[in-house]
Amino acid sequence: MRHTFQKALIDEAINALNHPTAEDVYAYVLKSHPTVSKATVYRNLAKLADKGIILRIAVPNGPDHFDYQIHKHYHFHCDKCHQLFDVQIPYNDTFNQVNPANGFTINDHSLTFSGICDKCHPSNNKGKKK
Amino acid sequence: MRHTFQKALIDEAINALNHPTAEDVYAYVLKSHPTVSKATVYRNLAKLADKGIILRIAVPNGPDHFDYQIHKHYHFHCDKCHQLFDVQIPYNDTFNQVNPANGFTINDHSLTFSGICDKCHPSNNKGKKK
DNA sequence: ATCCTAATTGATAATAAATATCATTAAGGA
DNA sequence: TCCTTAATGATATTTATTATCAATTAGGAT
Repeated sequence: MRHTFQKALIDEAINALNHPTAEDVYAYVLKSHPTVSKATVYRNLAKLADKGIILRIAVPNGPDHFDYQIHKHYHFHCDKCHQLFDVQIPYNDTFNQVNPANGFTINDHSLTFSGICDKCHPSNNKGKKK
Repeated sequence: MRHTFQKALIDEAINALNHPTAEDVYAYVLKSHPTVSKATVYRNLAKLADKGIILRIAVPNGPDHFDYQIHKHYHFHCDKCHQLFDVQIPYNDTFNQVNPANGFTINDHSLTFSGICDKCHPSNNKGKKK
């Protein structure tokens, strides 16, 4: 994998942003380097995810999100604003020893909680100032 | 929610098929009733999922899948053929008591294993006869 | 330092998945 | 049977992602 400044930028974006989507990364990259192509962003994210360097997180009703994989961890998905948050419970390695059926091999598992985040609670009006 | 024969058909499809995508359901419905619109399929699946009658399952690199929710359970996603399978381990209600952060409310969680299914294992040549 | 070549990129077309629009139809209570 | 409104079919549109391809460039070989 060759080193390009586009890749470095995409790396930077994933670190700077919180569980960004491909479009989030693209928007971030554009701010400093408006000539970088959207295709390059998608391509690099896909390649990094294939290599396991970053994690691709699918959510219902929305585009995939990406996250750095320093250590394996779980997520919370807000059903209202569709943001992702880290959840601080330990990664359960024993799940990967589960035998779903004969001949199946588990490589990993993902545990994602869903509900409403603090900002989206009706009782809360953060970010809802008129 | 009014009862229509289109809804009944979509119900039937979800029961007859194994974790179908919207397109799978559409294809099934078309066989017996070619006049049913794709929009109707998407609309009904979305409504059923919103009501919690069926489950919408997001997978990386693929369209959402749907599944009946007689009881809550977990899934295995084959990274190769992108099929979903049920996993027979008990649903862990205590996960829903996890506190991700102040002001967050968990409604549910999804646990999805990933790896390679029996049919897709290189050592296996089911369905790969030339 | 220069050359070479294959990986990478930018621009854009194409595809896939899902939603929106809107006139028409039909469920089901009055 | 009438009436209201949810639901539908057809289709356009939007969103998300991948494919194409000529031009560029990273980085090892010379």
